[in-house]
Amino acid sequence: MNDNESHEHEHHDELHAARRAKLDRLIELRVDPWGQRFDDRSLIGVIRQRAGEVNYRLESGKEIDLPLEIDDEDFDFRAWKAEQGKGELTGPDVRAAGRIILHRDKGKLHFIDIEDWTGRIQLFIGQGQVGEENWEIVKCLDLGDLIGVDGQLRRTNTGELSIFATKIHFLTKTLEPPPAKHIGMTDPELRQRMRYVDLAYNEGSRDRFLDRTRIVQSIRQTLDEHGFCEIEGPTLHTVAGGAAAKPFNTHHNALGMDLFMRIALELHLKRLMVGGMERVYELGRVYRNEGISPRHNPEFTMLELYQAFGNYESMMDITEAMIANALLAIGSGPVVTWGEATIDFSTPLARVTYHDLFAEHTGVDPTDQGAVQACARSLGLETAGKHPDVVKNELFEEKVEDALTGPVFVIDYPASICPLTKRKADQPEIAERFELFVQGMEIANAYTELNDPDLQQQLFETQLEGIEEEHSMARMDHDFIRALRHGMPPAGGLGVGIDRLVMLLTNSQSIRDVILFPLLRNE
RNA sequence: GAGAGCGUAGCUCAGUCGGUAGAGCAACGGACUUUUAAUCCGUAGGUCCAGGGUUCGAGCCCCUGCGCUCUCACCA
Repeated sequence: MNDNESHEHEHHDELHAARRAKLDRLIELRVDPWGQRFDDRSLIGVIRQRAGEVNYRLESGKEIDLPLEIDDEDFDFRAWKAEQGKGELTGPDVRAAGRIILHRDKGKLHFIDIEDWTGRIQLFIGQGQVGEENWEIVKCLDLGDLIGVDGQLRRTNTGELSIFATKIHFLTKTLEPPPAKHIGMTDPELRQRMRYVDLAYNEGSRDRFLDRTRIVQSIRQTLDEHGFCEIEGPTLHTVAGGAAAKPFNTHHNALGMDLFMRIALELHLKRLMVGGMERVYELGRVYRNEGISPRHNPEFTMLELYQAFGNYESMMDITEAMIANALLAIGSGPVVTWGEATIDFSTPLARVTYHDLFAEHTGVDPTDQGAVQACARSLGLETAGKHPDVVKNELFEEKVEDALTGPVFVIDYPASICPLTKRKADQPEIAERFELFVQGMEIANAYTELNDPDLQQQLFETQLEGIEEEHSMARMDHDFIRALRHGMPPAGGLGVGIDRLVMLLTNSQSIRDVILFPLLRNE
């Protein structure tokens, strides 16, 4: 269907026709259906906080505070007023604006619930109270329209806090009908494709994304407090390094140069440490040309930070601080629910070695190469032509990672699978690396950074047997090696999957619930 | 990539054995000045995902395709 046909179709649809008719009627009434600047409105959340200013004024002139139980479900406000004697409610004049979410038409009296991004409030709109000119506008209102209102904040006979309207300001006509009230739009594809509808009408959607913003702001604040500076590195790379993933390819025409969208932030941040930026981070998008799943989106948000003169233990401390502050930022305690699970982020988080977890979950001593190979083969894993540590790690992923409900820092990885990590001084076969696992998901990955240029070059040149080049993290970057030769301080470095962290903190089971516009097939 | 499920009104969903296409909400008309997913009376609204097949007859059965969801695989 082309645009003209679909446009035509909308006009023939009676739902749309009814809205168009009201649009025309507004124009007839000389009301701008698309609204104008609307100054001095208060946020509904702020207006609701003024509920305490609503009083009951007796005929004697005496003003009585409303009872504290007034918002209780079963409180009988009519009876309470009768007990006090004759009087009337008074409250402050307020101005609000929002989208019409519910509309109860009682003839010469309409109850309209409007919502802005801080909350929802009921409007009491009586024909006699607003006057004929406004009443003509009220007759043109549809669910989804944006309106402003002036009125007095009071309560109805049932105790509901309401704005008793004196004037309606039409702000924007909605030509599309909203999804079913209280059910909303449930089809996950439509929610992502039409995120504006999801945000506008689905309960909790906007709050979840606002929580994401609060978490990200909190992380920046935590890092600023620890003396880090935020930078913006290149997203177009000539070498897609710093991680093991297939990149997106692109091309610069004027330079005649093939480029990759970045798959990690690591190597440029380390170059900055060579340049004396001692505590540096980037929080930004990376791109991986791989599968899509509830835990994977082709573009996602990564935080990487590097701290000169630190190590991977410093990174554990800062990870704990970031999570604790992020929880505070969204008004949550350290214990959160995630689906069926409960996650306790109380610090310090558990720290267990790769070695111990391997032994615990496989029943095999990870230093016994023969036993590891036998165990792998018994699970049907291919072992021929693979480096022993590759086999060991495949076994680890198979048997251990999914079982890690966490939160747990898995520490001290086999060095051979960590080409960017410093080895333990007294145990060269162990790399000073941790990964933070929660609910079987890798949330963070950190190293004591390798800063020996000769060893780094050697590790880039050595492809581990059993790992194909495109799956290897060891991807030669000559300029990076040159940078290391100029001296990078010993340092700790940390990467955090922001989307997955937000999933855990907002009780979201899919990464698509925390990414505003996840990648979708063409419509 | 494999398997399972789903696709019906603007939205959320029923649809029995293969026999006239259904409900709630939304919309439209009417009643109601303190409602709370308001209520009540009435009206209208359909390319049953697409194409093919079986059949006297297909929303339903069969085949193909498209799309979505879930699980698995992939993604250290």
